[in-house]
Amino acid sequence: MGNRQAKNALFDGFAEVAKALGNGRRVELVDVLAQGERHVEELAGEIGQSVANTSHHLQVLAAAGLVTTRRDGNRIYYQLTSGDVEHLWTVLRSVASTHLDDLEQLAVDYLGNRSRLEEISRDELARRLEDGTLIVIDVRPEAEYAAGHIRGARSVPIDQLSNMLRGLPTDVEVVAYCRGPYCVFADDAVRLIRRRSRKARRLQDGYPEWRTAQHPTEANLLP
Amino acid sequence: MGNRQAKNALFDGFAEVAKALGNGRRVELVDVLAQGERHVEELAGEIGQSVANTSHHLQVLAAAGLVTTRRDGNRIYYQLTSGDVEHLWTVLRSVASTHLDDLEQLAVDYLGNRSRLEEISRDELARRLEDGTLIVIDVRPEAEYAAGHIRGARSVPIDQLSNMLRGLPTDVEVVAYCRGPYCVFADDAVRLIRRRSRKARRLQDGYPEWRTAQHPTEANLLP
DNA sequence: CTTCTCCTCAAGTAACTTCTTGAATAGATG
DNA sequence: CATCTATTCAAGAAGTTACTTGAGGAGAAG
Repeated sequence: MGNRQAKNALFDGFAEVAKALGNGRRVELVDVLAQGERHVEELAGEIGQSVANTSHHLQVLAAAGLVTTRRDGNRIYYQLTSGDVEHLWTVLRSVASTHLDDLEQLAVDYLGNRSRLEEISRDELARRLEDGTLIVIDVRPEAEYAAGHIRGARSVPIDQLSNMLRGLPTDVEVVAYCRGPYCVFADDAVRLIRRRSRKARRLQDGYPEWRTAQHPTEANLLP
Repeated sequence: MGNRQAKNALFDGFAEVAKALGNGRRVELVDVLAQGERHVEELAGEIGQSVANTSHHLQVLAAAGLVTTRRDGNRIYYQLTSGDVEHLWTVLRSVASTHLDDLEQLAVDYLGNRSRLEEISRDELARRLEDGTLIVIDVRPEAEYAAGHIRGARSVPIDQLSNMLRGLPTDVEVVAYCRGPYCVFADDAVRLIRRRSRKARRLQDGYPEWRTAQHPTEANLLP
């Protein structure tokens, strides 16, 4: 057996990256950053932590090479270093959901019962986008919509949904989407819309998966 | 923002899996287990740790759903829960090597200078296997060979290589492989063989990648 | 230059991790 | 049944991590 010390150091190096994802708040940060770049204060709000603590977590992610920064005026914007990082997160998510016994229960506790939420696949939505026979709403925070969204979608952050529904004909079908399979905004939106006796479905997964699947997107078009 | 506590718990769940890979010794265990099942004592030897400590690390991996066990007589064999886990490890490895600045140096410290080690691609090796114009040697520990190896390869653990070379014609080309891109056995083998003025190359990556690429394998055929 | 804003750093505490040692246990073997 | 063996558990020392609070610093704006 070769040089044990050097071997340990190398594998500790790989573990360094895993360790960076080894904290729920940092995983949340990666999930949010997969939607597009954000500045620290916003990120702190998203993960429900102090700015100082959020900054610290971002430093840990940066030290592992998972995020980079860009300054624009007074603000510092964080972004994922590359699509690889997003890919690592989706693989981690999928392994956890397949192999970690407790995860299903945790998901139910957070998301509630999804059995009555109908989904629409990316391919079907892509087809129906052409017809114009449905309305697509992006229920993520506005900053994420601004950073990139499904082409033709309208930004309707979840707290504005009720208002928005008032101006909508009752016979039109709505598709809601948000960050990914474990994002609760779209579920809440679909439940609310269905309670108002309209037809609503949730897009399978979320925006990053739509983008990765090379379906049409656009950015910075506020409604 | 929905239920912060439930959301935290869910993302802590994902982080649980990352945390399980957040230790160099556990990553080594996964790398070894990607070769095939092994029992605790062997695993302890591979990662250079006490049996008790190795057992503890295996419990951590098991709690995250990454490994399962099987009893055979007096021994307990650990294995990766599924190919997904191996996939997660390869993605982690690739992200680390691309994005973690220090990793290159750590790899050089462990593996040495690879610039003079010629590689052979999986596809080329698969083609040349048919001709019989080269010899393929598996320089991993014998237990890993027994658990599965490239079809037609011969088990030559690295400490037996010198002996084995004596009985070999000098004009035959040798291809050596081991566990993966960061495994040092095949490098050492190629260097040693070249010092003896024979032609030798290292297979790109290692056995798990060969198997994943659906090239021919076999098991339990000791030479 | 001064002030303001956004972000990072430092210090401190409580809770976890890793690894060691020695004892305990479950199951196989005789 | 008793014994043996491979593995796990338990307790403790040394180090690390997460989060809080308050101070510090870099750049923008006035």
